[in-house]
Amino acid sequence: MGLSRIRVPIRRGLCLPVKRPLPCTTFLRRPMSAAIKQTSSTMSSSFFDQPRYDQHHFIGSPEEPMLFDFDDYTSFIAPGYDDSHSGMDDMPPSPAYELAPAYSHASADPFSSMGYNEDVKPQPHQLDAAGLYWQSDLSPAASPTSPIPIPSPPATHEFIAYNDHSSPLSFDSSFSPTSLAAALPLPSSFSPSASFEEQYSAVPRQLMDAVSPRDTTNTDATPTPAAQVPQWAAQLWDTPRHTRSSAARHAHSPLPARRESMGQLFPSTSAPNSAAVAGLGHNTIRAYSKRAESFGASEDRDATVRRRKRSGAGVATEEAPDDEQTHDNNPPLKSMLRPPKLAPSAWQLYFTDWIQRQQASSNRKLNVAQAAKEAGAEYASLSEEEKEPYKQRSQAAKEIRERELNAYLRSLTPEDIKRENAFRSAQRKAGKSRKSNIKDPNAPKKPLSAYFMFLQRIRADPGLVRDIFGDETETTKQSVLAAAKWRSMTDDERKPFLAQAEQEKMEYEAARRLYEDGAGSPGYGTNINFSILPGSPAFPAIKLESESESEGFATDDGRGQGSSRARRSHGHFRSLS
DNA sequence: TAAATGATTGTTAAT
DNA sequence: ATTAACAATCATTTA
Repeated sequence: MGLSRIRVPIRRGLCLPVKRPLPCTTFLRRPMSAAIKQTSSTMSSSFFDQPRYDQHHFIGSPEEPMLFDFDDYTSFIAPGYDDSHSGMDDMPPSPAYELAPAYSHASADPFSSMGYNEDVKPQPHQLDAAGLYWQSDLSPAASPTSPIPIPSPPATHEFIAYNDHSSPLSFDSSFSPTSLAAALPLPSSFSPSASFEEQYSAVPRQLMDAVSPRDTTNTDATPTPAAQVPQWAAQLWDTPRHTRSSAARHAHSPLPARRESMGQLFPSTSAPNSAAVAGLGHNTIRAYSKRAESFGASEDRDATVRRRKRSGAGVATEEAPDDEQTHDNNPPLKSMLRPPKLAPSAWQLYFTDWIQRQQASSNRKLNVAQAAKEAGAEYASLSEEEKEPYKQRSQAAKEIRERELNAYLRSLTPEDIKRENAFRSAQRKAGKSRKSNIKDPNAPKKPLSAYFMFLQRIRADPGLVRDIFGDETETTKQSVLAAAKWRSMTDDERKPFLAQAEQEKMEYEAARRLYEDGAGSPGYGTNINFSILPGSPAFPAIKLESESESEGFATDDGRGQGSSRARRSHGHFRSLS
């Protein structure tokens, strides 16, 4: 039984022309596409200075065509495994990259759990959250040459269309990002305005809990066993935030412990909460996948390469291990963040579907590019109605992913964020990345400056928009106009804005101090009030319809609580919770 | 640098 | 190769 795989040539040196001086990551000669899973910021011009057998999805040297195995070949490789024995290099580098039409264990799962019947499903323990094989230890069965055998489905196996929403949640935990979406049919009553829980009542409650720590307090009084908060989640979130936070603050090196937590929270980089999504009561805490581990190792080596390069000559100057991040002057050499992956788009779902259909029904051999081209044309010709199921599932996955991401971000400690931002700043400085710093979602938001309040004021009032912006619709040009107006204003006219800005600045400072003192104590997630815009001789305050007197400031205790109130956005209110 | 805005544009993930 | 999501960009002032 052969592995079914695709050979994907990884092109190097590809760079699209850019008008603006954006950093073209490909200038750095880094292979693009799926070969790279980590942030572009870790790249360096020394990338090809030495063979890299460690890079995720990198099999063989950069000079060889890459094998992109649907089964994620690298997941078989234990750290340090000598790839030359894998048998993969027996394959001559051939331009005839092919999609093996035959079913094999490898072709079964990567295309989500939707396309094969229960009989051939890999066992949960053999799959990581992305539906990739891994084992907790390096048994012979985990060798690249002897993948875990999974019986092939009969040739007559009937393809189950994606829009077949039959009992998707009955699948096991073999979830890939794609199957995550596949597992989430939309109730017929789907409506964008419905609440998440209304829409996804079929989604196991534990998912909701898992991604929403504070919701644990609201869990049903009599949850079904399957709906109970996973133990790990309870452990994680029942602990008062400030405890973890301060622990992290005082820990010599908070990250390893932190990462362990995240390993539980998001067992794999690919499909966090997969067990929750699957609706299975996986109470056991699973360490994060081999994949993630080897990934981390590769990053370390990456960093080593960079460091050597930077330290000048080719002499291998021995230095302390990377993870020794004790010197605060040295920003982290790599990002420690493992946010949940993107949800599959409608197109991706379709493509996955399409590939599987091909495999099931014909012996045609296609490379990925051809397949994408063909499927792309078909997808384009689909009617809106035909696309709808895909779109809905993508949307469902997106919403879940968004919650995962929020939960993930909220779970980061200020130290984590500081560290990441130090890394990003360093990357920016080195011209390797333009990623802006991430902001602590738990921290109070910076208040608007007086001028920005003025901008808000204009935008909220159609009359002012007309007066000041005229017919200009481009925000950037509006900025210019507004700035001109601002400069032309008298102190008196500005005064209300300045006053309001001053006030909010004070509130912000208080909130910030509070946060920095003990982020996490009850009262976490402080919001400050932005909603009352000052009156001005030229710009009298406008009363906002949804703003009632009773909703006034509740910041009398100085804790900044109670002002989690409506805030203007796009001319209406967006509530912050 | 981030705070708001939203059209535009470049980049990346996913298969 | 294709698609769409994502992220940066722009303009502005203030801290």
